[in-house]
Amino acid sequence: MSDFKPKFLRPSNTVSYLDKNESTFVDTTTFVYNKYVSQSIETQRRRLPIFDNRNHILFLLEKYQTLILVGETGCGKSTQIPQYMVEAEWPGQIGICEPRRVAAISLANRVADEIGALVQSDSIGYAVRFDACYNKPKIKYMTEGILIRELMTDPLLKSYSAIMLDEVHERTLYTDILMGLFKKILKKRNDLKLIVASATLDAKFLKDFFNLGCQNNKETSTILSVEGRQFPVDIFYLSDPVPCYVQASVDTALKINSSKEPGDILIFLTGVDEVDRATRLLIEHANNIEESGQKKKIIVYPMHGSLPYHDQLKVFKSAPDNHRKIVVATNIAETSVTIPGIVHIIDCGFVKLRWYNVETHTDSLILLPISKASANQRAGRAGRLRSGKVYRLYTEEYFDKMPDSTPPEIVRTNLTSVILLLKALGIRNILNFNFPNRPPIKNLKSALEILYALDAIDINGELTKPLGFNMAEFALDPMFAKILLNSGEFGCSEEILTIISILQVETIFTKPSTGNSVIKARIQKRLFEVEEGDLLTYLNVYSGFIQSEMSNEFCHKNFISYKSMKRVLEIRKRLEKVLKNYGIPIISASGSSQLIIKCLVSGLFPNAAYLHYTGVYKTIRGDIELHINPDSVLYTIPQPQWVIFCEVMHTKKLYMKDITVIKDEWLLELAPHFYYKTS
DNA sequence: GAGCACTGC
Repeated sequence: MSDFKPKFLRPSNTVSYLDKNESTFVDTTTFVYNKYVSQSIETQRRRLPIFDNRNHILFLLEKYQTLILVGETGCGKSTQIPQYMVEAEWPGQIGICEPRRVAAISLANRVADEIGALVQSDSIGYAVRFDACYNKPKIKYMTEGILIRELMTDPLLKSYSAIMLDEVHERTLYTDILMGLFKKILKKRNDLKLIVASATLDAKFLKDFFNLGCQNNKETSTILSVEGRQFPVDIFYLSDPVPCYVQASVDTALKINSSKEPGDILIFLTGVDEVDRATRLLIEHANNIEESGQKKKIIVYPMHGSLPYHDQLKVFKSAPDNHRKIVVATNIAETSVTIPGIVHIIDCGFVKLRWYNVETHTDSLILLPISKASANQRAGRAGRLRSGKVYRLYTEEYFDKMPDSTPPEIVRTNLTSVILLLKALGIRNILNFNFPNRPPIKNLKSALEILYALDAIDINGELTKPLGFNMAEFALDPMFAKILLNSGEFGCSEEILTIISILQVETIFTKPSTGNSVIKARIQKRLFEVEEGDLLTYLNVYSGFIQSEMSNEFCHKNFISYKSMKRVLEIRKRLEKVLKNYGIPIISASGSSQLIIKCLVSGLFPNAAYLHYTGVYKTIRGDIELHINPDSVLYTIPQPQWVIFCEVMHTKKLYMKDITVIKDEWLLELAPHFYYKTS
């Protein structure tokens, strides 16, 4: 490892590791082998680092309204604090908000085990979309979105005596919205306690944010740090920058492999392309190793979000005897997926982030250096079973220049849904809302303009009745909500329900990446394709699926994801229920694609483009140059003159996704307030 | 000829 110089992330822990008990540490996505299975649960709970702080935490919760809890993953905060509060006979419910579904569910199951109760009982339960508890459990784990939805009917959260916001350092969109809302709620409910759990050292910022500075000059928030159960991780930096981090990551992995160090390797790269390249290079070497009969064999797995579920599961298996596992992953492995047994981390130092560009109304996927917090989070993926090592493919000087934290999602996203939500929650003046980090004014303004064009708010910025209120109910992009609400009048609500539901899942097609099946998948897809575009093609897939009586076989034969289709059915059922509640008739267009498309235009009209004589598409608002995504059914047929699209993503070019062919006069007919004809 | 990662009654 001559290119690297070692540096310690933190001084070695002074605690003896012999007593460490991995089992008590709840992993959100994987299970962990419990080698202390014979120990009583009570003993296991007492071993957690947080146990020493039990009484202090309860004391601080009496004294302060908000407790900022800094603790690394695995210190037990998410599972233990709610139990401490129940043991101390706190009244009402204790709610814990997680950014991910799996986390909410697995934490609830873990606590149910510990207290010897059934999950979804009166003492412990969880609520995530499409899988909710119907009682009011004493301890309730939920996703952030669920609590926000609960706020719509119970603005002061009267049934709760305490809420814990977990993983706040991730600063998801909903975390920031909840933080802003809580600042208001805490003022009105002096008896409600808030625990803000974060893994990074942004505690001072959080404490100041939640200090309401009430009477008697007494602060209302305080900080407590809890030691984690992490083993030390040695950090190595490059002494000189490398020209290509993909190649460097492969070289480093092979160097680790030829060294004496045991343990699996996790490589962080930025995208599918890089992951595939590195995987290919490593597999070539793996074959060489096999042929030369060397001892140090490796087994390589790619890991990213668009990999079929079945392939994703492979990375959790432990390597065969005499093999070392190397996982090449995107950022999915930073928070969403925990791979057991990792000892070595290779960190390229970059990430792809979605960033909304308000000038062009498009999302960009941009390559950025990661933050220090992110680099440490990646490093922390090693050192969970024994001490680990992280190889950073950048210099120490470079690390020092990295930003402390990644910009929160709320400052880099399209805000139309957020503002509709806040308005529905009674926040009249969005500019005065207590965002922990204020999104750019331009983004707020642009979102208000779109909501006004959709008739969700009036000229004074007030939510319209009933349209605006009804739109907020859906938890959909406001454009889609509008389309759904119009679909009764257009006489095509059956079809619109299907289309919108399909647009809520990432993709309904499975995409084989290698072999004959790549061609086969394309041929099968052709069977569903229509010249009207992607959305009506989806409609055909859905009809086929229903006609097959929702058979797994139909999906398999046609390269359609059964898992996605099942979810589409769930979402569709939910949306249909909301529509029926509003008295909107559920009727079919009986084959008239024109009705369906006009209904789509009635909400998607801001996303219209025309074919310029130069052969590229241009938006009408803003004259932005757009291209058809190669995934679209319109990619291979003659280019239509006018289209609407659901999304634009800037990667190599600006690509429109989910495109539908329209007639230009429909824009004038259905959105006369938005478009007018020159000449 | 192309795809960071989550989520919602």
